[in-house]
Amino acid sequence: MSEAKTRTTREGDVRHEVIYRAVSDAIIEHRLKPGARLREDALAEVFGVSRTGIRKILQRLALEQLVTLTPRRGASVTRPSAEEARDVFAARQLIECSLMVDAAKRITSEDIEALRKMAQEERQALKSGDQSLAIRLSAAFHLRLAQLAGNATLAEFVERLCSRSSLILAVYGHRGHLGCESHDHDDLIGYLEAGNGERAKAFMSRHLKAIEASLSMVEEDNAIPDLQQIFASD
Amino acid sequence: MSEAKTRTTREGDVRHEVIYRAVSDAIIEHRLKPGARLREDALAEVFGVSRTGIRKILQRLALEQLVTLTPRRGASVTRPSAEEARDVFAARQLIECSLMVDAAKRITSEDIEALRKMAQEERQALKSGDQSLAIRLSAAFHLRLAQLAGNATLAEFVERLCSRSSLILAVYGHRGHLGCESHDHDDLIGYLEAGNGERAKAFMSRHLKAIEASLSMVEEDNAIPDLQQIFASD
DNA sequence: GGTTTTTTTGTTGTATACAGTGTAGACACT
DNA sequence: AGTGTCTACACTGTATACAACAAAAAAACC
Repeated sequence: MSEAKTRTTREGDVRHEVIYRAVSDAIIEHRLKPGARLREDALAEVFGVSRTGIRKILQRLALEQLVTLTPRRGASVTRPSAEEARDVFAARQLIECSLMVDAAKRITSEDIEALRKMAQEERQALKSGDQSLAIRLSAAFHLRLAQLAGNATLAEFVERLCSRSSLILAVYGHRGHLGCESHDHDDLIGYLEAGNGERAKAFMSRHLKAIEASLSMVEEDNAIPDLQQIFASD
Repeated sequence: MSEAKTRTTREGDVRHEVIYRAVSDAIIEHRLKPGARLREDALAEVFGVSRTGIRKILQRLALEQLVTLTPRRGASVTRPSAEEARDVFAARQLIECSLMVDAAKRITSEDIEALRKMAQEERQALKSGDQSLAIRLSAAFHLRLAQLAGNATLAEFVERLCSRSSLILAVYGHRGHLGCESHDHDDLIGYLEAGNGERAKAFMSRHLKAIEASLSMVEEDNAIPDLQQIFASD
């Protein structure tokens, strides 16, 4: 570590971003399962930084509701409740559908090309069985779509909602049945390309409803924490 | 302060919340003007805590976009651009109007009573010329309204939007012409009490449009570049 | 006199040390 | 055996010290 002191703080900034991404992706891809504890010491050692930096990242993730920060117990990956899942999808239904109208008006040919590429990558991931990657790519697709409408604030909301949706999918989704059907996104691109905003809006609505319907809202069968859930239900 | 060392960390938690509120309110009420620098040292001394706690609060405020955190320059109160203002009001138009329908279905008599009380307080503040307080109460009213719809996620979005709106109003609003007309909120309660969601929705739309229209979207006179322009007047 | 370089100061970024709290294991008692 | 209590450990919360960097001020140079 003797030469490590020459690292500038500017490098430290991007490193924080990298660590944030790493943790965030791990959660979204379900490599870190809901309920998993995230100890500051452990993370600090893994990434070779001090706890200070880790805390900052943990707090950011907590505000995005990807991790839960209980007062003196530390951080753990959030386990979204069924109610939260319902709220999130209701919010997506409202916001994303509405954005399709503006998106159809403003979309350019470059956008279409980029979207098609993303959809293809996603299909590829699905075909090769990489479910984690597919979930993340799907979220990225929806976000990109939302950004087309030109409202940065709403796009940010969609980003948050997509992250949480990924978590929800990882918890309540069936193994063999991923949220987004493989051809759905391509169809959506088609409607947007044709400038048919209303059609895209209706399709997005069905699309989101289909994802939500594919969830099995049964509480996880946690052999051990069964008791906890029963008595911690209020 | 000799026995201050007996303060538990649990007390520290609520203290942080208090400090957060204090800073947040100060920004929302325009006692801290956009562009004002927020030095960690100064805040730490004012509130009697270390910089560590201040940093946490500052980062939270930054994620809520009330303060801007430039890499090595520190924190300052965010100066919302005209574009951001447009985006925020478009988002409010979409979300808050839509929520009125659900709110009308779920509202109870206790809710109505609480809302009337809030509206009255707001009118009082307006009458007594306390513009800062009125802005904050107005935001609280809109938030309370959003919470009625029963979607915690969307309510949280509305909270964020209202905070930012307060900031926008503080920057672009005219002095004598506050955003919310005094009787608007009472009218809205009436529609909700009657269970007329569609009417409430339409009224909310007009209400928000009126607020936005009352803004003067002239770009602020940036003191520093002003000089350059003045002396480059050859 | 104006411009560039150097120094100084002020402020944030990071790490580490310490204090306080939650948790679990051991031991004693019923 | 089962339960209550005590003690040791693990972890987080907070403060402080130090290092890095940016801006402003001063000095030197043209």
